[in-house]
Amino acid sequence: MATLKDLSRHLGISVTQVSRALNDHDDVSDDTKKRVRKAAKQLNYVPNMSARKLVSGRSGVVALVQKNNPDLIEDHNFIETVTNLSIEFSKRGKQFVLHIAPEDADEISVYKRLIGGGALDGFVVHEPANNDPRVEFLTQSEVPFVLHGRTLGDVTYPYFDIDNFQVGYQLTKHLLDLGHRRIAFINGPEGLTYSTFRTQGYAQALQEFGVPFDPDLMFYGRMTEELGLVKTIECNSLSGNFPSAIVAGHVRIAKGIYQAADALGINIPRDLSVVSHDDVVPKLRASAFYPALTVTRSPLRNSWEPLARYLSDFLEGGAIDDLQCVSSFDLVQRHSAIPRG
Amino acid sequence: MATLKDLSRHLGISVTQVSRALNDHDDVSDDTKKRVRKAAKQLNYVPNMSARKLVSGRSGVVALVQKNNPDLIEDHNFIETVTNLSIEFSKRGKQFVLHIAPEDADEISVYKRLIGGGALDGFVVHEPANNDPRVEFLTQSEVPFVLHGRTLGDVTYPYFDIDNFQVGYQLTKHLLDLGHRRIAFINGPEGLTYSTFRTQGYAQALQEFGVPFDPDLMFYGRMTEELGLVKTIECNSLSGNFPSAIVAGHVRIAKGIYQAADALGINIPRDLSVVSHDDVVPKLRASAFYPALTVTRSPLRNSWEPLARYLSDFLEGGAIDDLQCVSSFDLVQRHSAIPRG
DNA sequence: TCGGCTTACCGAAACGTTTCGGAAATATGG
DNA sequence: CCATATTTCCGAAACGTTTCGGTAAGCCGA
Repeated sequence: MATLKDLSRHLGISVTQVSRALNDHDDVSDDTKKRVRKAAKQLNYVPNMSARKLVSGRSGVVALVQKNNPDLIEDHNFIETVTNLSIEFSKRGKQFVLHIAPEDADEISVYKRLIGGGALDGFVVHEPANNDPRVEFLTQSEVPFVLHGRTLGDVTYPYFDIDNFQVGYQLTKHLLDLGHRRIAFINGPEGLTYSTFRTQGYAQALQEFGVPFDPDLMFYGRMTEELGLVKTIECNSLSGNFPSAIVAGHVRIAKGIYQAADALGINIPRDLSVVSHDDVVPKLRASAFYPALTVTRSPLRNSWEPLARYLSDFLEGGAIDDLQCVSSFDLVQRHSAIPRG
Repeated sequence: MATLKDLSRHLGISVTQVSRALNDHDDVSDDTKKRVRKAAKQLNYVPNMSARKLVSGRSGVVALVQKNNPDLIEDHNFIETVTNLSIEFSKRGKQFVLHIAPEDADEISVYKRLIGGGALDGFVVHEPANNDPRVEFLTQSEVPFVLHGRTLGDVTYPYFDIDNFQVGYQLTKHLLDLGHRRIAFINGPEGLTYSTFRTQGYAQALQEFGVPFDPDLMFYGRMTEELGLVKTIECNSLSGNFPSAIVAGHVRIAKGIYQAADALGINIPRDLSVVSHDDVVPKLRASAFYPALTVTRSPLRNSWEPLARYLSDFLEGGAIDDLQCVSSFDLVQRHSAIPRG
């Protein structure tokens, strides 16, 4: 493994100049730069990351910490996130570490250990809660991170998010415009920011139409088919007052709703309109539902590149203002929601 | 961020002694060790990995390189491997990097780049081919790695594997003992070592019973339901000479066979006996098949700990002989294979 | 001719750790 | 009480890189 010293000896110039030449500093002549670069290639020189890190404070490795849970393996969203972040960071010459913490671990102390070693430059944090302790900790520790999503309150960090208030608002408003008044919402897990924002959008739309918010029609839970299935059935046993429309927080939930409707002999869209948010995950195409599902469409895949870029830029000293984005989405009308008959 | 120097100052002893105390060397008094450790905890000292690596040549990070492919996200075996290796390495104080290479990348050059930077101590390699170029490259580059599986020929590296020859042999022999003579084998991908070994076991069992090897009954492919389904149906169109039994390389393949049998009006086990190898993956329990599936049972999960341990030990200079294991398995007889009627 | 500016270079220090060789202090044996 | 082990400690060097401050040479205009 060739070092700077080897190059220096080989070329007959100082280590300093070799270093500066390779890093393209401006007080080394073009001629020297060329010679150095050629020799570097020739001697197969690769900079030693540890040495660089020791003096610069940067290691070039970023991490995502995830608590383990029994369903993690089947969580396609998570797997896609990891796979694609890995690719994006690779493109930027960074290492992406996936750190799975044991199920019973204290996440904060995991972060503490990781940053203590000085081996990590920053983190990607995802699925934030309204007041997320991780965000709080990393912020006050001044550890760089990028958030997939947002927290409530002041946002003083790089993030990439979609407008979840608008997701809730527009899906609900679409149903209201179609004449529906009794609208259930099967949301994501309670306490997560995106769920909260969506609920707020839902409530706002209802309010604009003078429809009272009915807690009996509001459901939270992990975004699975089961959730859609059981909550729809629960709706049905609601003293004969079945909603005429349901908003689903995820296509998978919508799928459960379809199953329940099938089982209960309820026809979509005749007896029940369904709309959903759509992350556009593989093997679960909203357009392939029968009837095809009306959705707010915002591909998860659009987030990988910005997340990697924001964190990378932030580590290079980029200004936070340039590293925040609330992405928009499309409302795609298909055949699962029709005017109330 | 406290350093050794801070501790040294705080305790009034030399940096050397602090270092040696923390690393439990034997020329520092027990009393001093205790004091140092206490102070380290108190000042929240965490060793700087880069500095350590710079002098020791070790970074404490290991990686698994995986080429991306469209099905990767749904490959539960892969996801489980990654998740659990991450946990196991964390337990050993190591970082586990998942490096997803673009689909069209040259894997060897990815390895080259990664080891060049000196940021990686070693690799976990999985799903080896008979003569795997990665294994060849890493071996001759003297880069430490552990293999999940084996290659053909001389094996001069740490590995954890199961006895795939015996898997093929025992499944086939079980069927032969039951009187079956026309036995198909729907194996894994051709060219992978485990597929090759299983084929050899299958062939050996047939030979011992004087049954000729029929290439028309041997199938290779990715271990999916689809494979089991289409190959079974292909069998059926085999000039009216349907096999009386099938060996499946994976429970998922067996599932496809069951589907095909269902579609073709073939009764398992009356008209067709089925046996399979079982990795014991979640949500795909062989005992929950109807009829319950007879399998060679060897939980994938038994491999995580040894893999992580072998690589860690190898990095510490452990002898290769102690870091190789061919694990055994159980033949679990259920109701999917019966004497030939 | 002189001061000042630019260009191209260099030595030395620093980052935090491990380790080598040696040294002081204490114990052991006669 | 001296010689010799043993225990416990320490200074200094090393790992490979970046960067700070300085310097020598060449050029310019005044």
